[in-house]
Amino acid sequence: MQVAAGTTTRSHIFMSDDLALTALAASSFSLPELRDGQLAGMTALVEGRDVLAVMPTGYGKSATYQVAALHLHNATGRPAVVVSPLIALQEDQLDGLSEDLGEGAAVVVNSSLSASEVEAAWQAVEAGDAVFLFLAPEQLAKPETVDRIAKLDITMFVVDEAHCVSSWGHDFRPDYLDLGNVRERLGNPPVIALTATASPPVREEIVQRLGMTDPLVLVRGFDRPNISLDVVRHQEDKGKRKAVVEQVLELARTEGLGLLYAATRKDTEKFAAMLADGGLRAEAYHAGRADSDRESIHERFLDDQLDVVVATTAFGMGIDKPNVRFVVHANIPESLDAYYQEIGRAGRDGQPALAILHYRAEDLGLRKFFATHAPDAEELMAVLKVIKNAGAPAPKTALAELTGFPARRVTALVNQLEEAGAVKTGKRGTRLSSKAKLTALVERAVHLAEARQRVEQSRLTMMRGYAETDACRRQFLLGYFGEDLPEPCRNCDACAEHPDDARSSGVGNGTSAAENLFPLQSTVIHKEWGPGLVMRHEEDVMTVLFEQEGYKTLSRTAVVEHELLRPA
DNA sequence: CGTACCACCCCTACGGGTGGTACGGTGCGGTAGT
Repeated sequence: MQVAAGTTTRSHIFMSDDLALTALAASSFSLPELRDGQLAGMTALVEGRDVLAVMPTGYGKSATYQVAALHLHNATGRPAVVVSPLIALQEDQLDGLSEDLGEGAAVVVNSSLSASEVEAAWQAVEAGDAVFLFLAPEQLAKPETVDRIAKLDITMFVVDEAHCVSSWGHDFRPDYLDLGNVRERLGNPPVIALTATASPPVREEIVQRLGMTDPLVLVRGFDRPNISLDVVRHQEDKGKRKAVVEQVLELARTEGLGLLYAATRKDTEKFAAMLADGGLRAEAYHAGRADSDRESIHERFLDDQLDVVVATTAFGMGIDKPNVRFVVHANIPESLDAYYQEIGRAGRDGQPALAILHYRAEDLGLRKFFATHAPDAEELMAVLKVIKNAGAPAPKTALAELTGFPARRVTALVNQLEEAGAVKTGKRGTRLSSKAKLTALVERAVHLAEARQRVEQSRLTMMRGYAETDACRRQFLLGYFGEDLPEPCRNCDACAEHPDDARSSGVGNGTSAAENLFPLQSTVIHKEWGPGLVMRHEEDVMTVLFEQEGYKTLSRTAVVEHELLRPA
């Protein structure tokens, strides 16, 4: 298989990495010009440095690792491993790479393939033919898979949609949290983590979970000024539903096509039916629909054959459609990370687009429910006892058998124990790594789980803060992501209401004593709550993100008068 | 935590209120049975 024009492979050894990578991007990926973030990422990877790339879809995150991996494959014949959360996404990537580099440049290993297809994929990688091996984290839960990859001496470990580590790892897909261990067992190849959104704590968690050391953090293209931001507040559920339907009917008529996000499957069906009654081509999309329906809805939407897709959170990852004109939310999402990800699907062509959130305080209840997973001390103890009694490293399959818990539950529990420093997982299995009493270890794990819950709840509180703020919403949003927007945006409902007002979330009011002492993004320490990061200053209050407690707002006057904080 | 839905009540024919309860999102992998 040909992966690159022969001239580039021969000549690049005489060029600097930058030139070689630029040339390779042009010749093999038809990318005549690289953006600065892309080139910086590629160069770092080629030099063996870890990279965290926070860039919107369409910026060219994938090209960053693809060019670097091809460059290294040309030089060494060794492949790169790409962890990707959805099989559909893996297939899209495979198609793209086949187009650029030829059939066979990338292979996948997942449950949709037959045993012989899987074996063929492995052999293509082992023979040095394939440059990329794609798989889901669940595949890496199998020791034999990790062993087989370890022998490949891979050039890099790519984690795509890396926010899944944080948002799915704790319970939904626990194998995400084990990727750091997997990386270690692969001999610590360089890691590149890619995501379109991640607030500072999520970035921190990705870096920590994947065991990244001194990563190059690239944050690019965060502000999307062409998307207007709007919140509509409601008292009654009935009135909200009516307003949502009327608005989407109107937007579809005046603006073009778009997305409507709802919280439950049933609501997507109801809204889709009402919109269809109103004459729109609308479909409900959620995980309960047949795969074939989901595929056809997706395709028809991309092909402009639908006006609106009414969806749960199931719809979106990997969707790159330029002309989405609006994203309406009928319910508040669980966090600003999720919200920004979802509205980021609007206006990719750079033309004006709308993001509208319909907000009712009662809707927070459902999100609280979804975010509540009380830690189970009894189950933690059961697993811990089995590990202790085993006396030797115990593989996950043995733990599942001995405790009677499903394998994924075991993974989640072991993750929690590992976090608490109670156990350590190596190549042969999990073993006890502390001499403390088992009850004390379980207690520590429970405390950590509770701290995580507090942080999750505080993220919801920040989402609520966005919905309820009177100040510039974009400043609020970007501040949450650690970006400073010096002036109000003039493209949100708050700015529209106070057109001549210089009011804003943190500037323009004359800086106060608190702001001088504790500037944005500086690290502070609170007596009770420990270390934190200053996220936001307003007239009366400042918001600090504490590692253990999550987001807290403090009175600026009290902070100064009672010396509540000190610089770290 | 909030809502939808059901059975039931009230007291005489229908509809409105109440109390209990079930339900709510995201996907991998592998297995059972055609």
